[in-house]
Amino acid sequence: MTETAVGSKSEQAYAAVKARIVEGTYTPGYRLVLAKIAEDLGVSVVPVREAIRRLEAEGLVKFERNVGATVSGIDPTEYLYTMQTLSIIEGAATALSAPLIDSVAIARARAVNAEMRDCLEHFDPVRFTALNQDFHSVLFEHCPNPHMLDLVHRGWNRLASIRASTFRFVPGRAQESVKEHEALLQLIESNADADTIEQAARRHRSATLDAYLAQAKSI
Amino acid sequence: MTETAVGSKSEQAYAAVKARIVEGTYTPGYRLVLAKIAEDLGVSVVPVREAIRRLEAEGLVKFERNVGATVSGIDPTEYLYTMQTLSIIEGAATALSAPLIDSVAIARARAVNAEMRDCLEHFDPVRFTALNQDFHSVLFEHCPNPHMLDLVHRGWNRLASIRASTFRFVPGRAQESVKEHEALLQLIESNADADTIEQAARRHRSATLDAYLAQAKSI
DNA sequence: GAGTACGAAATCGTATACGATAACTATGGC
DNA sequence: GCCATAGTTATCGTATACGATTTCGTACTC
Repeated sequence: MTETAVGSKSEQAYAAVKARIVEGTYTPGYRLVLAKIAEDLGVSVVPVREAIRRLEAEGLVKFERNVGATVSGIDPTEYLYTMQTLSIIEGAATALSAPLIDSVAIARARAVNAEMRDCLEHFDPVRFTALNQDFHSVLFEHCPNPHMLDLVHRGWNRLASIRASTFRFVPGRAQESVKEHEALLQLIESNADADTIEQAARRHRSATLDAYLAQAKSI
Repeated sequence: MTETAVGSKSEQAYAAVKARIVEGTYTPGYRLVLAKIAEDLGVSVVPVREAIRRLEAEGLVKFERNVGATVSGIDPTEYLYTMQTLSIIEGAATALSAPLIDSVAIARARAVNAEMRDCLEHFDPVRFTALNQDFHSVLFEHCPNPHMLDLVHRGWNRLASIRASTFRFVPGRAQESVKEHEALLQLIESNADADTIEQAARRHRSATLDAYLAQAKSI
């Protein structure tokens, strides 16, 4: 979405494989055979190889010498690491964005959050997840530090491949989440100081992580 | 240093080019011609190309289609972005590490800091910088989250290429820095809570950034 | 029947080759 | 003397080819 899909074949391969991972066509553990992907995309193996390496650098695939590439795993430990890191960076990005968020964006976020509430009533976890991403995007999209923003996006991409294959509602957590969203919006509207916003955003994510881990442990 | 130097030629090229950038042989803006590097290393262009792309993903080089690769720039804006992000991640990593740092490591860090003080007296900025990295490594090396640790290392690498070509003491800042190091160690020794340590570590970095920017503006 | 060793197939890793694109240079017109 | 344009060179981008490594299956031995 944010990437230039066309251009070099390498870019093309990168975008195509990434999309398949993020949307869940290639599930974790899936074996990425260079020659096969190359044939599918109608290109040779060299650009595919390059694309795979880029995805490796982003943590979406694991590449083993003389063995091949597989879509990165989803074990709870990995999820913990990613979420913990993301909570910290996203918290900071949100705090940096906050002063730059105008009332139009706030209204948009509030509308998204209302839709999320609907999803809870109609039990639509897939849409809920998509909206959740939209909501948070509004919060951090004005972050003036592009590096930080890039890291946030990478984190979301990693989580996307996880969610696409394992998502389910953690009991009660989604309801909490929607409430916390509203609280966050009010903090931003009232021009709360950066530390307060950062802590709130971070705790919001950490709570989701804790809920997931508690459930993962109980299975 | 932390990378497997040998193995595939791609790895080899990656390590070689990275080393040259970090140590300052290839200064920012330096034009990386694939064929030339390939010849220097005695390999073909394909693995070199792959290495360059990996370095691009880490932000050490910039790659323009049909134009070529150059070592990433060092303008104050870029420095700001990197340092700001690093201060946040490193602060968190240090806080997570703190409970795991034993007295031996503390003593080691204190010795390093003493040496840094010496460097100030004998005016040895190069060594000072190297020791500074050592000091901080002790603080965050026990971070239990490998993703976070990886991001910290990447940040340091980016800064290394900057420092190697532009380093000079910011008046008074280095002295401040050494004092803050000692304060950090005392916080860790006294088992201060995670938030306190995180804030202190972050402010320590931010102060360095501010000092640099103030100087950069005045030139 | 289980384990080991050998061989075949699959896949990766890299070199070479050639087409495509952009930067540079020189030449001609004004 | 300066600008525009065509031709040249340098460099990148990708396809193809082949050697290297691993993995899997099969046969042989104990």
